[in-house]
Amino acid sequence: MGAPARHGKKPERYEEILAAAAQCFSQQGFAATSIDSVARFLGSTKGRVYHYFPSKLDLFNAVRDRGMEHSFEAIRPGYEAKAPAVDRLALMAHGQSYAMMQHIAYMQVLLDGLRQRRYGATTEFQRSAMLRHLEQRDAFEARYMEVLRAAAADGALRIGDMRLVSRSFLAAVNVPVFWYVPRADDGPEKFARFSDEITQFAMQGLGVDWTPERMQHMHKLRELVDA
Amino acid sequence: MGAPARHGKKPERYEEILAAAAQCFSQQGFAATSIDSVARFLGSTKGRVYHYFPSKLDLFNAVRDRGMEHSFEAIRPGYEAKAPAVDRLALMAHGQSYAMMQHIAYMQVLLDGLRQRRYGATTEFQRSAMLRHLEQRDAFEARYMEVLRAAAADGALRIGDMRLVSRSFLAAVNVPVFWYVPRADDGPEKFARFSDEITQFAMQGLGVDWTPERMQHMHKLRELVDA
DNA sequence: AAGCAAACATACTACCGGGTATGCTGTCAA
DNA sequence: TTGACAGCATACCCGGTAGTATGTTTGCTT
Repeated sequence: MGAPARHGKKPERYEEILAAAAQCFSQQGFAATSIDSVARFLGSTKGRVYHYFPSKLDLFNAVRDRGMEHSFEAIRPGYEAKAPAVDRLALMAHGQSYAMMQHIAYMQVLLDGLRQRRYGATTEFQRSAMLRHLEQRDAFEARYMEVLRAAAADGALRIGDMRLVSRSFLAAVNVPVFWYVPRADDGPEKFARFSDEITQFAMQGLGVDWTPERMQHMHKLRELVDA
Repeated sequence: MGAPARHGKKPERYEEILAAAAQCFSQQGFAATSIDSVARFLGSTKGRVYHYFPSKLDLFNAVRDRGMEHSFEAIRPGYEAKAPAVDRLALMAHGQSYAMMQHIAYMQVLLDGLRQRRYGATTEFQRSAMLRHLEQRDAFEARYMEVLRAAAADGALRIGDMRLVSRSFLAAVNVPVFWYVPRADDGPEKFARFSDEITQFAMQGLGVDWTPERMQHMHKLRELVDA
């Protein structure tokens, strides 16, 4: 079942295929992407792909899972930081919008997958994979909700409809998914600049007066967490 | 070529098919939606669909165009209002987020279509339709940019990267696309409540202190424009 | 009532794409 | 050296789908 475990020798191949699939799925969507096109992207044939992944859906799920891992990893520094909830929230937002550009293909697939409503046609096994993913998504949102609630409890911000505001916040943070196209000369500086701007918008959206000083403070906090 | 014009007698059929297609495309995406499934949705067969639309792509484009029309119509009251730019902007945001829920299926298709990158495989005719749509999208964004710039000129808000901020604003306004699922008992009150919340988030994101009084004022302005 | 076209339904074709079965080649252990 | 298996490529099968060709019915005109 678990394809990756058995191929201890050549995990690079696995990664290559995963990356190629992320590219194809993100550009054309699940249905429009053929296994052949993924193989062509790699300069190989179906045989290779099917050697590492049992089916198209498994390949897609692997890409999606990878995207999820990137997401969780992106917000972890902020989530685990010992700091006021508002600052943790900003750090989470910054990390996620940054990761959004860094792993754009995986993230686009991730968002795509969420809008897929599959019913009867899918087998029970496929449904379980879908449910597992939805659970992960909920867990992810729950982390935001948790820190949001804490910030509200601190009196740092006022919130009307919790669910609605948290989703607006998340959407604002995810925004690079829609317009970001990777360039060869893109680097950490550009990502950081964009993430700053996005973080500012999102925090202000919550009603927080997010001054340049607080942004600075957040970046210092990040350095502390990294070390 | 223009299918709708020739069927002056039975435009309801045309609309039925369009609505059914919007449902299917929004739930399953372009590639995964078959003409047969659209027909089944209508309780008919392919013959009916192909009688009104020359091809699947034409049907899709028709749905997308309709979504565009809804979008332009939604922001028109705000765009054309004689009022300070900030208030016009808020009215545009409110109108669009409202329309987002009102015409959810069309809007989801609209957003989907924007992420489709088709290259070589498509014919020249199809490419032209794509380009036309991209132009419309640019024109739409341009209206927001125009009012945003005017508001900034008024000193009502400060903006860093114009393009980035306008896109964050738009994303915040489009947010219902991701989570809104229509219920039978949904009505104007619910839409308005949600739109209020979204508008508040978006305006605050720009750095505007969007008080309840200003929101009230905006609604009064809306009534004036409607009359 | 007769003719004709709109408004479909049905039957069929051609092709594409997921999945599989099979074949080929290098490598490594015994 | 010789299996044996990973790591693919190639060839093939078959279900699903866009598009078409051909009925068939309904309504409207003359």
